[in-house]
Amino acid sequence: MTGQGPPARGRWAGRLRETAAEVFGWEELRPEQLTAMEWVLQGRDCLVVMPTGSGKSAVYQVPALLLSGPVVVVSPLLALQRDQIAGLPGGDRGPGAVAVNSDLGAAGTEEAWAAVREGAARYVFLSPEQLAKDEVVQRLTEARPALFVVDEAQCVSSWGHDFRPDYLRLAQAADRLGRPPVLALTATAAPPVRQDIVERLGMDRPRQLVTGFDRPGIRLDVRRHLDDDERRSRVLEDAAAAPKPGIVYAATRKDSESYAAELASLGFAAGAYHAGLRAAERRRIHEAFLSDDLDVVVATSAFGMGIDKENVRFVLHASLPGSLDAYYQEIGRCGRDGRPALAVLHYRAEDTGMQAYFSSRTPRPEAVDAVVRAVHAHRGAPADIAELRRDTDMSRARVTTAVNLLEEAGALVTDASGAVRPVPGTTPSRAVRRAVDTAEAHKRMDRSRVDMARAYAETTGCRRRFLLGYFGEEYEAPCGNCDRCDEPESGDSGTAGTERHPDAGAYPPGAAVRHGEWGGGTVLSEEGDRITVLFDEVGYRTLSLDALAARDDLLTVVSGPDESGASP
DNA sequence: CGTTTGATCGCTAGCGATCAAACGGTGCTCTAGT
Repeated sequence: MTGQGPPARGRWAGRLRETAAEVFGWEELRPEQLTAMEWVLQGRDCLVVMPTGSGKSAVYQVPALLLSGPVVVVSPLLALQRDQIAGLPGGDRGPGAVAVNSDLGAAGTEEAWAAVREGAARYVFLSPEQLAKDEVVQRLTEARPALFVVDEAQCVSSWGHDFRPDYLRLAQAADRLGRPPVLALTATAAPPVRQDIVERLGMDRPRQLVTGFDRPGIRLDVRRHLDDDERRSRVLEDAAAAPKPGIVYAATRKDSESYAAELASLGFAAGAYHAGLRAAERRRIHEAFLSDDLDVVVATSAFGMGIDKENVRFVLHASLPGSLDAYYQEIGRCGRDGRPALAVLHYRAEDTGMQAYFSSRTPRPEAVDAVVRAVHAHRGAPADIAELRRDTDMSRARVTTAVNLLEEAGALVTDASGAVRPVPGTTPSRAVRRAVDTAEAHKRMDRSRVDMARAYAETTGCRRRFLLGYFGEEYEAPCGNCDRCDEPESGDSGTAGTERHPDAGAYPPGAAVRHGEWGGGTVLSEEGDRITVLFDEVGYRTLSLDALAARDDLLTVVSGPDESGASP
């Protein structure tokens, strides 16, 4: 799909296979694993999009043993870091690994760095927040890392803009480490997310390996409700009727508890899971689910990353998710054993309200103003985030968010020491305006993602075709495994999207287009009589081919799908 | 943006009606007080 051609088998293939067998006990490597590993050893930046359970981690684990320095692995959750280390072959012959994080005491930290310094630790696991610390960067630089891995790389795009701003400072961290090759790994990333990851990590002409997204065993259903009480009872009915075990995703902590309590009163082993629970309780639910002691976990979006469980039979959403990126990631947790599984989305039109509220809230202009003025007050001397924090008396996260926005808006640059200074010729007030515009653009993009989630819920065509189109995969509907495909001919045109509109093909997916009002964009998919376009400035929009035919100057094709943008 | 919560109102003097305000999700890390 990304035009790689037949995978070349270079001089590394033999050694990779040997290492995989001897150290990890893997007798075979899949062709795509081997291809990505070879790219890594060739020193190329790589983006690998592979489903969970397909051996994505092997792509760095095996090459690590053939490289000359330690491998830095950025991982979003401490629990995930522990799992990754536990999954490495142990014992004295196994490659060493350390996780550097706030769990370690002072002595533990020193011990970990000693292992890195002496070459005993081949893998160093870190959160992005650790890489924001000078001391950590210093110590890593001395160890001369040979590879910089970003695991769960979709977090760069989904969390970097607001929730965990240090994700947007990984490019600067990689620069300071001497720019080792960067390997970004993720299971779910639509094309614009991939592009965001590549840009945000400052990857250089990355090789991209994207395996297919389709999960034909997952049945896709959507149920719309007008009334909230009706929704609640239908969610419970569906959860009760579906084969177990399964996951119910709720929008709020409170809902996760109330649904869990109601399922429990119906006699099911059900537990609630959200970030407001104590760590011990979260661990208990997580472990009970993994060991099949729970029928249902009712959770907020806190539940799931790192859940590698084969026999989950259903994932039910009690309300509209914030994006199809999140939705596909969440439903991807069922049916991993390849047996039939069920993904049902229950929603009300009103659900978009809360998701819109969750869309990255723009920082207060006064906060951005305070940060940019503090930077200017250093009179050309670089200021680091800790100093700016003292200068402004704001939290680290807020300062970092403001710095990220100002940098994206072209008002600040980061130097080799990780500190920032103004771009010559910029003024604080103009910088604030541009940073605020940048934040508004992120918000528009996030809200258009909510619109896409709703468009999926309301599509009259094949659900699978819609979802895969969103992830950049053409699919010949009907799939025969979604509620739209089941629907008997409803009288409307284009049931399951099989009939062709006269203008079908005029705007092929991948084509660069320009809209009179919304500016430049890329065609993502064509479904029946409409197309979906991702505009650079305003986000996702769905346009009707009839409306476009009526005004043929409204949307023009600038270049075809293969003429631009493709990575070499 | 929609729903829930809390305060105040009014006459039914304990409870319903009304309106404004608050709330809603993801995690790491450091620090202060047991």
